[in-house]
Amino acid sequence: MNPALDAPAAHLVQVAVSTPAHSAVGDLLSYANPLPLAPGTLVRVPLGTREVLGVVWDAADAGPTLPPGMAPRAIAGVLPGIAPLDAAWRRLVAFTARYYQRALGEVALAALPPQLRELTAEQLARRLRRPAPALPPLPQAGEDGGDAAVGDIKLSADQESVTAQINAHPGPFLLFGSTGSGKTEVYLRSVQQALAASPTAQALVMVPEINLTPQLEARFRARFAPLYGEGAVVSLHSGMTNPQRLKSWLAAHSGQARIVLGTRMAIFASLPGLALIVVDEEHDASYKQQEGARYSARDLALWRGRDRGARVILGSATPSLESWHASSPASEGGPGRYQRLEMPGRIGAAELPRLRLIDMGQQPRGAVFAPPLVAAITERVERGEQCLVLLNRRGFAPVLHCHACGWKSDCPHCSAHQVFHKIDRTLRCHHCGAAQRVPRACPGCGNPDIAPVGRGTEQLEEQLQQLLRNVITPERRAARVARIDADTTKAKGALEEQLAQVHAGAVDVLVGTQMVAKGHDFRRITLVAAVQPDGALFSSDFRAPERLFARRMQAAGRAGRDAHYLATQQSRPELWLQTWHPEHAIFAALRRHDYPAFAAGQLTERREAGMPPFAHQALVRADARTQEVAQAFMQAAAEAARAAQLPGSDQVFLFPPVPLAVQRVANVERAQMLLESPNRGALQRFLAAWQPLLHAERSRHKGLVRWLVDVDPQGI
DNA sequence: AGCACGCCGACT
DNA sequence: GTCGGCGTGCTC
Repeated sequence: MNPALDAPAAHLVQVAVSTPAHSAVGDLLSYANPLPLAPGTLVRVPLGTREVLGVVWDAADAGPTLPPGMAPRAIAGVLPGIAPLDAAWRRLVAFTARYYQRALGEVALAALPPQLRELTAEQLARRLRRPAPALPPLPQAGEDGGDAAVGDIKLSADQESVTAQINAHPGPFLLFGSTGSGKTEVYLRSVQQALAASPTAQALVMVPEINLTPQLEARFRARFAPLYGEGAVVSLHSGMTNPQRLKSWLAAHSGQARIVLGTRMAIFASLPGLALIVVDEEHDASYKQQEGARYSARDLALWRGRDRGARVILGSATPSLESWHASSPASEGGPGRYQRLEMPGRIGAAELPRLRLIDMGQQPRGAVFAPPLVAAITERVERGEQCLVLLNRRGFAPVLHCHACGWKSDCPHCSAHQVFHKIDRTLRCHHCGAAQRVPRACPGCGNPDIAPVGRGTEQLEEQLQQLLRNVITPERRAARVARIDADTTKAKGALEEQLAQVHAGAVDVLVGTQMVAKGHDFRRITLVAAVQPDGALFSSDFRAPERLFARRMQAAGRAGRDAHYLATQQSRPELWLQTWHPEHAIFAALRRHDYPAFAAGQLTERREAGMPPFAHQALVRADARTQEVAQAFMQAAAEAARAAQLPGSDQVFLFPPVPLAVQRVANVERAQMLLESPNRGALQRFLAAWQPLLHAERSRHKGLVRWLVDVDPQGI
């Protein structure tokens, strides 16, 4: 009799599994295995009637162990061929879960490629054995992507100096450089240096939008594939298929990929050799995840860099006020936590666009386009230059209105209007997706004369076509107007195709939403116009001015990026803004392209008002069948917190619950409650202690659909 | 979150 | 007689 064979599975192993956010089940579950397993090992474990993926976690992190009298179940198997996730990755996941108030297992499993959950051991083994499939054809680098061999590229003086400073200091860095100043080249150099320093070094480069990854990948591939091979550069974003994502993830995890490019989700890539993280357009709201664990990939990049000793470069032409403040030098009384690096000039002496402000109070009533703007567009089209007209509203008009009875095209399920899409004669709710055909007559009173109110991109396109119908380009053809927004780019590859049309010069005036203002290089565009920019001017959201400024600067950045092209043209690049409030202070700063002055003003206001970055916020949101239930839930939770004298509560201020701006979506009422504290730690302690009270409160409120905590919310 | 179990209405 | 509605409860 062999005692070793008879012995029960002797080792208790702590495993993180995807338990629901606020379930009673603990973060880590105990399983039995004949042998101890290294932390980070991927395993399949039984959970209830299912078998799920889990990550072996450090025993030291285990909270309460198995409930008394409960026998552990056995681990079903170890995922073969995948090295355990390293301690740095586990620390990142654990921090994220703690900071954003989510279950550890939920964050850990969400951070892994979805396909790992689905594949059986045999499928996975086959996947790992399979030789690397032929790579897709190299995407064409953008028009500016003339990425020759490294040595051939001459850096500007700004780029030289900034690159040298990145080498000489540990960071983190805030690279403050206007559009067209050549930030990407600085990223390329920094990555190159980081990779050259060690054969196992890896770099992570993040951009805010999926749309921006192809051109980024093209540039990085052109630069680094010759040095490290085609497999050295991989992408990670949600636009990829699950098999593609798994492939990239495995390449990063194994160290075979040296550079990972991606959107916010890439922050959780397993990168055992991580030496550098770049966060491009760091101010962009897309870095904040808006479901599940509501993490900020930018903030996690800073944490991960510090934890790992990796350099972090945040880049922006209009940094977030948080980053700007953090990088204000100690010599000026700032915190000096990040090192600020400035690249003021555009490459090749390309000029920054001039601001042309149109006072709509002085224009003919009801005009969509002020006559001087139409004249300016006409002039440029006649010279063969391109114009870009931006409006952040899809469809033809945001609402239909009956003047006889006052009926409006309200969405039956949401507290919002249904948007009129003329192109297919539909009314569509942009919140819940409900769509219907446009009624022939007013549903309220039968009046056949129902009118669109306000304008969207479809209408701008139509009006411009009308206004420019007699305009002839130098090639002696009629002016062409095209529109790019979420409606025209639904099909896969549609955006690329439409952008190619613009680049090819087949379009003279491009109408679009903010999506075309982000990152895409348009060489021949010399005029950008935002025709209805006042929306955010008097918004109740304290971040609205910051976003408005960033958007306008971004818009301006689309005009006149190409010095060579400009040199051949008569016009200098211009940004036209139509406004009813030309006296607003934001325009003075925009006119001078003076982000530092704008930021200084905003930071003064924020400091006086005790708002971020001088205070820390969290939001509790509740969705319920009625607004009363949603608010009552939070009210009760707030009272429970007060009664319990939670840790940190003396430094945390709870505002009363209020309805969201769009109060009802898809027949669910939404409310939120703001928490504010001058002390991040106090807020964290409070939230952690509050979690069980919130959870307990849930069952007492019938009609509550869901609730969640959003730490460092993006908008309030 | 899944996924069971559990107890009441219109159909092969 | 069953299929199926979603209410409640559990998962090492």
